[in-house]
Amino acid sequence: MNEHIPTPSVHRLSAYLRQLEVLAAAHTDHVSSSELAASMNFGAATVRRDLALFGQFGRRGVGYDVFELIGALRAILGTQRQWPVVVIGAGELSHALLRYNGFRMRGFDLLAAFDIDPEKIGRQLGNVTVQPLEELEAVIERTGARVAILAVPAQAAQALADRLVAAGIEGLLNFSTPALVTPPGVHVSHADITAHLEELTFHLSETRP
Amino acid sequence: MNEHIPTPSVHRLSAYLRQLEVLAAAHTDHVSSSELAASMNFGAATVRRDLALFGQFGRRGVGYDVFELIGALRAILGTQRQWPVVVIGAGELSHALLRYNGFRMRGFDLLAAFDIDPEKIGRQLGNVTVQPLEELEAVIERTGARVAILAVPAQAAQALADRLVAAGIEGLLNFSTPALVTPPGVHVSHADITAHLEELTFHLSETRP
DNA sequence: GTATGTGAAGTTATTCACAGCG
DNA sequence: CGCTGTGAATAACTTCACATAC
Repeated sequence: MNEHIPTPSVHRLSAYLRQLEVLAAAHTDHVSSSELAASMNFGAATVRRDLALFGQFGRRGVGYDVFELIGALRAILGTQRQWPVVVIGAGELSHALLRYNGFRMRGFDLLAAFDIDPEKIGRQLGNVTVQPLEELEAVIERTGARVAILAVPAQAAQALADRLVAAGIEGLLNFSTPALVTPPGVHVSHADITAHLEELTFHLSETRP
Repeated sequence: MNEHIPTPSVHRLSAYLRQLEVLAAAHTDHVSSSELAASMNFGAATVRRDLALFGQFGRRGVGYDVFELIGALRAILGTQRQWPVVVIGAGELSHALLRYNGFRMRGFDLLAAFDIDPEKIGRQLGNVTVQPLEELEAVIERTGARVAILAVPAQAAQALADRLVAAGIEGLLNFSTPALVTPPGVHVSHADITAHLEELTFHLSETRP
């Protein structure tokens, strides 16, 4: 199977899963590639090709079973199990992430938050209490967390990334600076909300400056 | 100039800008394409090619002037001016966005927030007071906002998107369901934090399930 | 009839490699 | 001499179009 999966395909798999969750909530039990594609910005062939990278999930003449496909996508993305995740930095964004319930039901358990600021340590964010950074390694060890969310100021990011990697973290969701160097085998996904806004204004400026 | 710009290039421009902001804060005045590329995950040729799409910003044998390039990128992305932005939904995420100071200095003025929940109306989030949805059209009209952030539950998203478009919004940063239909000419950028985590676990599952 | 899965074709984006310039 | 800017080559991704299965 997995010869090599294009990154855009992986991102679309998440979009399919999100949309299937909505369909499931609305008790829709079947969906065709064109229905799934229509509401998003890609073609039906792209949907079929993406899924075909991992196997055969549809029935010809019918389409895809919503629940079956949700299960298949979770298996592909690895989220049928629950992943322990640590959050570094206890700012506003971390606050929002820790209070969001959607992660748990999608396979992510944000079970600890850390900060260097004594002012923030001890605060309750959602279900977790902010801990001092000193505890980081012990918590990662104890929980077996392989994924971390890095939401700290740019100047602190690289040192903390190094520390996380040293502690065994292999996947890093990075809300800090885009320049983050990690050893091979460590995966980094860079999230930048400003970049999304800039994408919009880029296009808006093209048409009317 | 702008024949057609690849979407991946637009996203990278934002990444360059973020990194240049860091360099500027550290009083670095020059940077070469390879230095800029090294810290991120793309090659030097990609950096040069992306910039060359818009003009000639570097000096051969020297590299790019950090401040000049920041200015050029802002001009390209349209963020030398300030953009009024309205936020729809006053949940935790909106809370975090409205309290984040980085937007203002990057050209985005989150100047109003709306919710349908009477419980939330009147609350102070950062600099803005949550307003009832009824005010939406008037505020968009008054402020001239062309960009909106949609952070509401999936089932409410499409109706609100329609309403925003009717009120004159042309750029939509969408934190809700990926299935959002908008008329041509309206740009949608879909942000999904769960998708970033899934990207990580996808790769982690490949190597060690 | 209808919708999948997939070779083949087409399109788009990245990388190479070097001429050109400071 | 170093680094940009860019044609040319390569690689990656998407779309077409249809045989195949239900």
